[in-house]
Amino acid sequence: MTDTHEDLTIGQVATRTGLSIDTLRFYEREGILANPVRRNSAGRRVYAEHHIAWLNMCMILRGSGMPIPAIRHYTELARAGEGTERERLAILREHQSRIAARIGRLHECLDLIGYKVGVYEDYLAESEAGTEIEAGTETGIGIEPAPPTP
Amino acid sequence: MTDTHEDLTIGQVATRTGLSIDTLRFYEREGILANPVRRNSAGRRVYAEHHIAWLNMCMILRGSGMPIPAIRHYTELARAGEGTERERLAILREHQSRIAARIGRLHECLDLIGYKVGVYEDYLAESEAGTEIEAGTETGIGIEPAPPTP
DNA sequence: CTACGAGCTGGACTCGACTCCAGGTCAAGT
DNA sequence: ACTTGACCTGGAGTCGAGTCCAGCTCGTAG
Repeated sequence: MTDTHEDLTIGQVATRTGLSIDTLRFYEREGILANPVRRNSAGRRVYAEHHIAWLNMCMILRGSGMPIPAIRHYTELARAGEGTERERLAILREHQSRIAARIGRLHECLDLIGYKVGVYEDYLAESEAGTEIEAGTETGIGIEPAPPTP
Repeated sequence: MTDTHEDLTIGQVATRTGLSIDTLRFYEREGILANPVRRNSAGRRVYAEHHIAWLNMCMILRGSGMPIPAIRHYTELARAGEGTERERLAILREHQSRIAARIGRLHECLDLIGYKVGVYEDYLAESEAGTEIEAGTETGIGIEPAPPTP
């Protein structure tokens, strides 16, 4: 069997994943670890490499905005094993498209803000060049974002 | 003056911005409206077009992850008027790069998930083609995400 | 032996961003 | 005169995702 015989303490897992110890316990309670965390004789958690791998996956999902209940669902399917692959794939695909949509929206925001930045730059360049902007002139700076066309 | 003489009720602003009435009041309390909302004789809020414009900007900032305190700060600068343009520009530029970073991270996630999707697709394609995958074979599906290289 | 550091548990707390509610006001319609 | 519907206020509640804490247990090092 694949026995990369190296048990990990929760502290080690924390430093290796970047998650806090509290978060690791929290995730376990939330049931988003595919297979259970063993305990040693003293009742302490004993992790293995595959936990790290799984946690990395979870971090990717979380980091891309998947809520914990959804991750739990995915995890449950993974735990159930054979026969759930289709549904797992569907979940990932859906999440993929949500991320894509998110990225799209962020790009829109970026464009708008980029426009606004341009307005400010122009304004500052001009006022710097001595061209005093007379009061009352609509610079588009005060209030409106005045988007390009959307 | 630019007097698009059309007063708006909070309800109209809500439908036009897509924000809820509660959220509009909340935003006002939070001080993220550049200029004050007038009240009519009955104490009701009277908005104008520029409020809509400003709210659109706020929605862009919120939607791209700027927290309310930061928006408040930006708003305060805008309210202060002349002389704060440089700082406002700086804020927008910083936010721009945070969005860019965010997009970058999302792309990474997308890649990893795309990889995982590929793994599942291959697996399903094979098992569909009758190639029964024998138990114990490491498909990379159960637990690991097994990223391409990173 | 005892002090220390790392873990354990259950439960409370925080934070951000809303969202909801009770109880009240007002203007217009029937 | 009354009912509606839209709005008002102050304050409480919710939700998601952690984060923190008190009080306890180990195993080891001095």
